Amino acid sequence: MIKKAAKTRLIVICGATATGKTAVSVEVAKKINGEIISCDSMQVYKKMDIGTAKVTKQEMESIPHHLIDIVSVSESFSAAKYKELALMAIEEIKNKGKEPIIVGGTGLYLDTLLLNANFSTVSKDEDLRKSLYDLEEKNGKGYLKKMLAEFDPLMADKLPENDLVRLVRAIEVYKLTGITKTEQNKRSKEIKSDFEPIIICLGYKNREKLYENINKRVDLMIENGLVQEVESLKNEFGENKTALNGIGYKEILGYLNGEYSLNDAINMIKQGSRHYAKRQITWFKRYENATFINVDETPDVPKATLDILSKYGIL
RNA sequence: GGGAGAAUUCCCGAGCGGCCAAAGGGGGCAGACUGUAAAUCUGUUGCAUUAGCUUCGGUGGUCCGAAUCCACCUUCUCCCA
Repeated sequence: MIKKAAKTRLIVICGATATGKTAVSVEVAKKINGEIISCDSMQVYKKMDIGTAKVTKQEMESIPHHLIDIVSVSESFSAAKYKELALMAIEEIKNKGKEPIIVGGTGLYLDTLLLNANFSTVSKDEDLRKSLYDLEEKNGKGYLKKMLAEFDPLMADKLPENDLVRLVRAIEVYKLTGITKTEQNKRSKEIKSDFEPIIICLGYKNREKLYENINKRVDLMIENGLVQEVESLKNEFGENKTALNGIGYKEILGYLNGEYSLNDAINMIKQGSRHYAKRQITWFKRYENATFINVDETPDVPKATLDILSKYGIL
């Protein structure tokens, strides 16, 4: 296969939670002299191991993994930060003459690399955000949407009045930079990516099987001590950190606070994980030039993955 | 054994004579997504997809007309024994 030489090829293994990305990626890395760059918004946090199903030392089989355990729960992280660090890691691995492999399920972070999303230069402004939320609260539903419409009608039009997260960010960007969110997005899209990704997406043909798998995995997390993990994070960092908003963490926190039983918490985690997987599937479906592997009907997934890679001239 | 009540669409749960294929929530399905993303938000959900057809435990009634009223049957819950 002939590639455009101008772009750098980049191997990506993505897929919903519980599809076996970790194991496959390690196998592949061993075969192609690769190193793994995680693309997971929760595994970046230290001490969040069980609930994020983080790769263990043994599972790594001495394949280097990047962007795991890089920030404390007390720090804030972002897609923009991820992009920056991932680019550095890619560079570093390439310089060693090895093959970087992006592995993970956080769609936004992936896009950040693959589309070269160029985020607004402004980071979040907590005070501004809080005051905007207060305004909506005081003046009623739709207030922020109307406010945004005054200077960025295009964006306001796209966002439902309930999508406060995006409404607030759109207003924030404008207030802090004088540039409209619409304009900001447009500029970002004009910059093309330097990468030519080879995307392999793992999934299940049979959705029920995926869901069963997720359920089992949650039970295993509990057996492995999720409750204790959350408890110690709570003691160390308090419970209002963004990181502890992750699935498995927020539910256990509720249980620890006596809001409901452990069993209820477990069911909530399963439910939340299934919903999450569904969202991931929706996201990855958009990757039109990705190759999809149905894990539940492929006997040897690592081999199937390598076969695909060899078609692209790797190996 | 006697008494009171309940059975609604995948689940929970409104409806209590027409405006009901039936509120609302959950779940399912589908979608969005550019510095919180494991977050946040949207649509859809009896079948046929026009007309129309079949639903509200079962059977039979009343009525122009019933998920809603009556009778009996079945199952369940609660109370007194």
